[in-house]
This record gives sequence, structure tokens and C-alpha cells, in this order.
Amino acid sequence: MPVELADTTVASGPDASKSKISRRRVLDAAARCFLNKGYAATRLSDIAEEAGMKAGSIYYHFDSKEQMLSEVFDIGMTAVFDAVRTGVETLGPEATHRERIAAAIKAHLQQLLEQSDYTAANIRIFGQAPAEIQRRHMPDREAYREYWRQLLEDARRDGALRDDADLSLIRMLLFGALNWTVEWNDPEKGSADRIAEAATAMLFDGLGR
Amino acid sequence: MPVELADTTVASGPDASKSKISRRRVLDAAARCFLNKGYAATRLSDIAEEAGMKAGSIYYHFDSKEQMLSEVFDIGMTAVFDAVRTGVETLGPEATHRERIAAAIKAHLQQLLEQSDYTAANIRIFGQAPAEIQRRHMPDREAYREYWRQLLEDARRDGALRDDADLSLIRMLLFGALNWTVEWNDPEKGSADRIAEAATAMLFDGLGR
DNA sequence: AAATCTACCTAATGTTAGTTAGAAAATGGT
DNA sequence: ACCATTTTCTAACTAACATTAGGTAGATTT
Repeated sequence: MPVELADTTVASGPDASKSKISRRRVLDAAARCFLNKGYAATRLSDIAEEAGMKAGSIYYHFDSKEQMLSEVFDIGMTAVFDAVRTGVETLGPEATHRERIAAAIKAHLQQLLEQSDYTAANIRIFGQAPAEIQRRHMPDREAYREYWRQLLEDARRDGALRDDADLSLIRMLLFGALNWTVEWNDPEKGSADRIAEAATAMLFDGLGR
Repeated sequence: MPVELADTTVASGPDASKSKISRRRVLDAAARCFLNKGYAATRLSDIAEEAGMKAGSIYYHFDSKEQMLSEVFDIGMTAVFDAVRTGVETLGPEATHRERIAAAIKAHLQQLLEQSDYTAANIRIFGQAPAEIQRRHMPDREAYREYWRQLLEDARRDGALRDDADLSLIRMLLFGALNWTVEWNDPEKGSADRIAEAATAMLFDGLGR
């Protein structure tokens, strides 16, 4: 059973065992399938085919289809959260609030559109996932939302944002603008940065003249 | 066969035949189910139950599950498009561009969040629908997008919008902000108007100061 | 009131897809 | 080369579910 249990063998090395690699390959395939077809419409045989394996073999690595979904969600959320935190923190302490928010937007979009099918799957199909799995992952998402809430609140406290705006409403609208890109963006071009700039400009300056 | 064929009977009245009513009740149920669970995860028995009927009976009114989805999409798209066009046109010809766009945003959100499960289902699950059905409905969606494109282009032509903005990008970001509301908004409160105002303010004025 | 039609039901049918059991490879150490 | 373990495959098994077939009670027509 190659499960999560801490490796008790003497020195497991950089852990590139055959199994770990295959397991990841299957999970990658699952993330892609879930992202493109949705959870219910994805057949285990789809995942298997993309992973170069037969459907039954998946059960050597995973207990169920639901477990795969759950892990995909976990990895995807961790990936964006880490990327965004890193993106903001590497700016250093004397960055403006606008720069910090711009960095967060950019990192979020890069994960979503270019870096991680896990993140994209999480964002795109979370709402259609089985209720129990949604419940299990609520805390993660809540923590991520809270981070953004702070980001915006700090900005307003220091006068970088007008104080007549409903921040939680604005935050959800911003999330929408960013997350919806997964519905229309062509995953080819490295368009994340361009979109990020447009979103930042819209958020801060608006379009009016 | 109670199908679409023009009624050849003398005077069919306001057409409230038992069949038409039941058919609509089933379709209402389908729209709600599709919206909440997604297409693949919705069982015919779910729809039947919500419609107060047995699963097999649905086939008296529809040929297949796909046909129901297709009709839901049609009705949903027609509903928003009509609502938005009406909302903009009732402003009269001397309305400002900002007013016109604000009216469009408001009408779109009202349909999505308060008026039509059909519209909400269309927007929420279109991306996960079977490929063939997506293809069939592309033209509708294209026409709707085109309407918005015009709306924004006209505004810019007359100097209501800055001309350094990528309008098609902005439009997709705006759609995202609006459409994503279906993922988080609590369908209770008549919150569509509040959200519409926030979105309009963000789009035109931004948050910076 | 007999005949037909309407709108639904009950009970199969057939297929699809998640899951499992055990047999075959592959792998790796001795 | 041999054995133990790991990894994958084959071939069922099972349940779910869209769809179909035929029946039925009540309304409508003749």
C-alpha cells in the first residue's frame, strides 16, 4: 500500500520510486480530465488512457475516483496559495499596495492559466463536485479568501483604495473576472500576464475618462 | 405527439393545455437540476422527482436528456438577451453610454440571479456540456457577445471610454465578474441590483484614489 | 356508451462505468 | 539465475441509469 504514511525505510532518497512517478502521472491525467470534462463526465478509462495505463490499474494507486478528486483539489489550492504568497512577499516591504495586489493577480492567473491544471480544475469544477468533498475543502478555500481579504483591507486602511467600496463584494467580482478566464482563455499563448495587467488596470483605474 | 408543430385546430386559445404545462414543469425542474448539479451528474429521476412525475414519463414530453439540455440553453440565452436589449432600449436615445452599459449589466445580473434558472444553467454548465450541444449553441452565444461588443465599442467611439484599453479583453473580464456571481451569490436576497452597481462602478471608475 | 386519446405509470432492457480479484509481468536485491 | 516485491493487466462483478415497451385511469370525442 503506497499510501501517505511517512516513509519508514532507512533513507528513501529523493523519492523517485517507480510508484510515486506513476501515481503522479495518473493524478496529472485526472486533473486534466476533470478540468476539461468535469468530474461526473470523466470516466476512469479516460484518465487511464491519458496516463498510459488500464482503468483497473488505477486502483493500485488510489482507492476511488473521489479520492483523486480530493487530492487534485488539495494540490491545486496549495499551488495557487503558495504562488500568490510568494509573488507578494518577494516584492519586499516597501512595495506599494497597488504593486502587491498586482503581483497577487499575476500569480493567481499564472497558476490558473499556465502552471497548474490542478488549480484550474479546482476552480472550474469545485461547484459541481460531490457535496461531501466540497465540505472537506471549504477551510482551504476560506483561508485563501481570507488572504485576499487582508490584502485589500490593508490597501484601504492605508488609503490606497477609496473607502466607499464594499470590499467583499469587490473581491468576489475580482475573483470572478480572474477565475472566469479559465472558461475562455486559449491555454496556448502566455497570455496570463497580459490579462493580469488589464485586470489590475480595471480594478484600480476603471475604464471611464 | 404533442410537439412544436403549429396548432392546426381552429382556435387553440392561450395554449394552456395540460401537456404544455407539464412539459414546462419538467423543463423547469431540469434547469434547476442542471444548474445545481451539472449535466452529467443530474439523473433523470432527479428531474422527474422535482417535477412530481416518474422518470419514464419524461419521455412523453422529450426525446432525450440531451434535448432537454438543448432547450434549457436556448430558453436561457433568449431570456438574457431579450432582457438586456429591453433594458438598454427602454432608456431612450439620449441616455449616456455609461447609463446604457449600466442597464445592460443590471439586466444581465437580474436574469442570472433572480429571474431565470435557464440563464443561470446556461452560463454555469455550458462549458461542461457535450461537445455537440456546445457547437449547436455557439451562434447564439456569439450573437450575444457581439451585442456587448457593440455596446462597448460605441461607448469608446464617443469618448466615454479611454482608448488605450483592449476592449475584447475588458469585455471578457466583465463577463467573468458578472457570470461568476452564480458561483457564490445566495439566490435569496434581491442582491442583483447591488452587485450591478458595484460592477458598474468598478468598470468605469476603478477602486484607486 | 363505445371508441379513442392523453398523460402518466410500472417494469423491463441494455449499456455504461466504478470497483474488485487474481493472474501476469516487471523490478530489484542476493 | 532465483525469489520477493512491486506494478500493471485481464476479466469479471455490480450498481446505476438512460431509454423502451406495454399498460391504465381518466378525459374527450363520436
